[in-house]
Amino acid sequence: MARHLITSAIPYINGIKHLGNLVGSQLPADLYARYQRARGHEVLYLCATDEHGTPAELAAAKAGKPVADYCAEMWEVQARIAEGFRLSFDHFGRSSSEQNRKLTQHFAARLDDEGLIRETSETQMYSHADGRFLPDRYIEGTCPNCGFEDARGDQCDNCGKLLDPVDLINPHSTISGSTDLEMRETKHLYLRQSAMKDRLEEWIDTREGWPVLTTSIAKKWLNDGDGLQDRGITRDLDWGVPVMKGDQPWPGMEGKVFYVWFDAPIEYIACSQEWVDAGKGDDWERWWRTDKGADDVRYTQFMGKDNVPFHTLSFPVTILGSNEPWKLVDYIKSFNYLNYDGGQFSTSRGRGVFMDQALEILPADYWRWWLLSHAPESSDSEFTWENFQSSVNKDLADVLGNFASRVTKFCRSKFSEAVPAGGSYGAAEEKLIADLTAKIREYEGHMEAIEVRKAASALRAAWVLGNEYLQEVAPWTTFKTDPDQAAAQIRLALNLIRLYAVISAPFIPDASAQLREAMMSDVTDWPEDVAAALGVMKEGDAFAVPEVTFRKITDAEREDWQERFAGTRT
RNA sequence: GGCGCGGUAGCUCAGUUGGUUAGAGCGAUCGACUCAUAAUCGAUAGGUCGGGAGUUCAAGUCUCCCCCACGCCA
Repeated sequence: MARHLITSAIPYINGIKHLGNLVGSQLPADLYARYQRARGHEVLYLCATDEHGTPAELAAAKAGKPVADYCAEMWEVQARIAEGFRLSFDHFGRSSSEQNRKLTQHFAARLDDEGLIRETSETQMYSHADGRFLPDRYIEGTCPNCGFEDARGDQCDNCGKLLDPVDLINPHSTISGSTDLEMRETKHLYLRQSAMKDRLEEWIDTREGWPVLTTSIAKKWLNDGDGLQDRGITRDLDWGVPVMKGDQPWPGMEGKVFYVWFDAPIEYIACSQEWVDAGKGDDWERWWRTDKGADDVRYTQFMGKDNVPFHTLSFPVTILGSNEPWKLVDYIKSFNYLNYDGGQFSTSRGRGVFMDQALEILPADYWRWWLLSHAPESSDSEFTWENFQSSVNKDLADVLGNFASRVTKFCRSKFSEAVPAGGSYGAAEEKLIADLTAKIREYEGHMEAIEVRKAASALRAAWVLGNEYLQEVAPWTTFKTDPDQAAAQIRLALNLIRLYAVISAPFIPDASAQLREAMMSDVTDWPEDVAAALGVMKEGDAFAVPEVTFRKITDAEREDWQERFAGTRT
């Protein structure tokens, strides 16, 4: 039995994510976790909310709530939606946890001891009215280059010129509107990533079978321009992990917090401690400490391409640089972007389907199937309502759902709601078993390799085999001359439904459970031996005709949704 | 402007280290079946593999140039 540690990129606390975010990390990670569990392996699948930083503070202020309250509420919201999509986290943690605070401070101390932290003094815009330093993009003023009045402190949106906040004419805070700003000196800590460049590069170079997307992004950051840059890991904010050196004060860093991108990945580890503290597990170190049993763990991370630099470079610097025996990631599965109907999903314009809205219009399985079978693995992919409608209707309703329906209804009408006895298996049945075995082995291969689209395609092909078989042996015809033979054929077909329920569960857990319950079977063992798996339901075993497993999406619905989620165009 | 990922049938995509008539699903057309969610099964049509040049006995697959889309950075 292998042990799989699986994490999906932790979503930012600010707001509800769209389907592109979902398919880029949590959903494929869930698929993989469910599959590995189904194969009998030990799995720890973790995810959490990423809660620190300015955007969270501003969102909380906008909602008129203390930031801690705001985060607690949004965590509830995200946790509920994740549940709605059947994301099977072993624990859904929070980067603002006590565990993460301590661990982040611990890593900072270790890195400092290893000489990987340097202190830098710099000047930054301070707003008296807001009582805080302002990140460049929260300062606006008139562009000195083109005269555009709403230029941001980092770049002018009109002429594209890169700016420094001090260059702006009449600068003001976008938070309060105040013009009472001044440049102040402030100190920050930098993580000396540059010192680890060679070590990182060697590590990346020796990874085998990683997605091209993952390695190419990592290599680009390693060698672009002047090479890997040091990264500031502190901020002048209130909301975050206070800068401490372990449990000791860090002179000169009073009132500062660690930058969100330093503490967020550490939450992967802290989350396992939360998991233990929540009473769900009893030993987190055997997953994370190679000196305490984590040597045989295979650790896989899932993320969208925008997160790749942090997972291939920054976090490994933290892990390797600590010089402690922490488990390093074994495989990084990255995804491209999912576009929406000819453009990008847009949170600000309300363009595209968001996770909560998706669940309001259709059950999770419909979305899971489409998203996973169209996962943006090799390049950006696109969601269109036409494609969604045809995939769902054809794959789920016609090929799988209707199969269960035609078999169970035929049996009920010609025999009874129990597995019929009589007849025997011949060449057609042997061929089906051979074909199905080959197809399931192919499916397993794709799942092991985390080739999501190919796995979906193999699974669908397995469903098709059932329809082909029925068409060939035609029990409705056989029944007229040889009812016993028809019984044998239907007995096999009923078993197929149960088998499909088991192998489809990673993709469509609810429908799989429904089908399996209709077959009145609680056997979920993976079909290592397909012939044996097709004999689980015995002669005389009762079953029920399932409710419509997947309904079809009508043209009217499609048009309605298309209109509804188009957003406000500019 | 630099870099990155792509550009393969109407649509969504596969195509291993270059090697016989370039594949799948959907859609289309025709046929079979009639148990079933007007479902299923089979067959057929459809591509000068973005464009051009080159290397090679042989290139979707390697090299160079160009065009297009997306993204990142400056």
